Amino acid sequence: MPDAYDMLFRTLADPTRRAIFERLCRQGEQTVGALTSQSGVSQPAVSKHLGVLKHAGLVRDRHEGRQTHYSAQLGALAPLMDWTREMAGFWESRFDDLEDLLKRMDQ
Amino acid sequence: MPDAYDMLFRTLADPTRRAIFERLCRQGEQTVGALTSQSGVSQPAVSKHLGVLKHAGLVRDRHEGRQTHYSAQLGALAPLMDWTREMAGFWESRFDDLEDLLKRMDQ
DNA sequence: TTGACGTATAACCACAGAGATATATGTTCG
DNA sequence: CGAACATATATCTCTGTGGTTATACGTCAA
Repeated sequence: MPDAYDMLFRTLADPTRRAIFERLCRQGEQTVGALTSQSGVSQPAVSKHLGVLKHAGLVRDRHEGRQTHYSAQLGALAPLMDWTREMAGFWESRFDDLEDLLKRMDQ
Repeated sequence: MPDAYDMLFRTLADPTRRAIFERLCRQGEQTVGALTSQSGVSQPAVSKHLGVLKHAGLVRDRHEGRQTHYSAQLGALAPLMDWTREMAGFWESRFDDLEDLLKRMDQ
C-alpha cells in the first residue's frame, strides 16, 4: 500500500520541480512565463511540472485572460511535517525506553 | 546547483526504501535479514536500499559476526524539517505582508 | 477574422534507477 | 579444511519519467 506521503515525496524529489515550488513560496504567485524564464528548462517542461505539483495539491492555478497564475499551497506540506515528527517521535520513545532500561539497570 | 536537500528528498522518494527507514525508526536496530523478510523485495534489493540510505546519512551500520545491524539516524532528518519550516516561513511572511497591506488600506 | 501571444497537450527520446538472478566476500561451525 | 550461512557486489533488464520539439487551444488586439 503506497501511503499518502508517497505522492508528496515523489513530487518534491525532482530538483527542477522543487525549485519551481520554492520560487512560488518565496515570491508568491507567478505566471508560467515568469517561472519558465528562470527555470532553465522549456515552457512545456514547466507546465508539466506545474501539473504534477497541482496534482499533489502543492499549488493552485488561477486563469486570467491568456495567462495562468500559479501559487503555492502551503497546507499540502502538513503531511510532510507530520511524517518527520512521527519518525522523530518513534526515535524519542525508543530513546526513552532505553533511558528507562538504563535507570532500572542502575538500581 | 542541486542543493543539499536533494539527496534527502530523492532518497526518501522511493516507497520501499522509505518503508525500510520507517521500520528502523519504529522498531530500532534490525539485521538485513529481518528487514528483507518484511520488505517484499529480494535481499540484494534491500542491501542496495540500505546503501542509499547510508549514503544519505539516514542510517548507520554495525557489523557483528556475519550479520550487519542497521539503525536509523534521526539527525539526518533535520534538513527536511528546516526546509519545510523555511517554506512555511516564506508563506507566513508574505501573509503578514498582505495583512499589513490590508491594515494600511483600511485606514 | 486574422495574427500574435500564453499555455497546454502530444509524441518521442534518453537515461536513471529499482528490480531480479548469479556470484563474490566474509563468518561461524563441525 | 569444507560447508552452511549472512551480506554485499556484479550484471542485466525494463519501466518510469524528465527533457525535447511540434502543435493544438484559447485569448487579446487590430
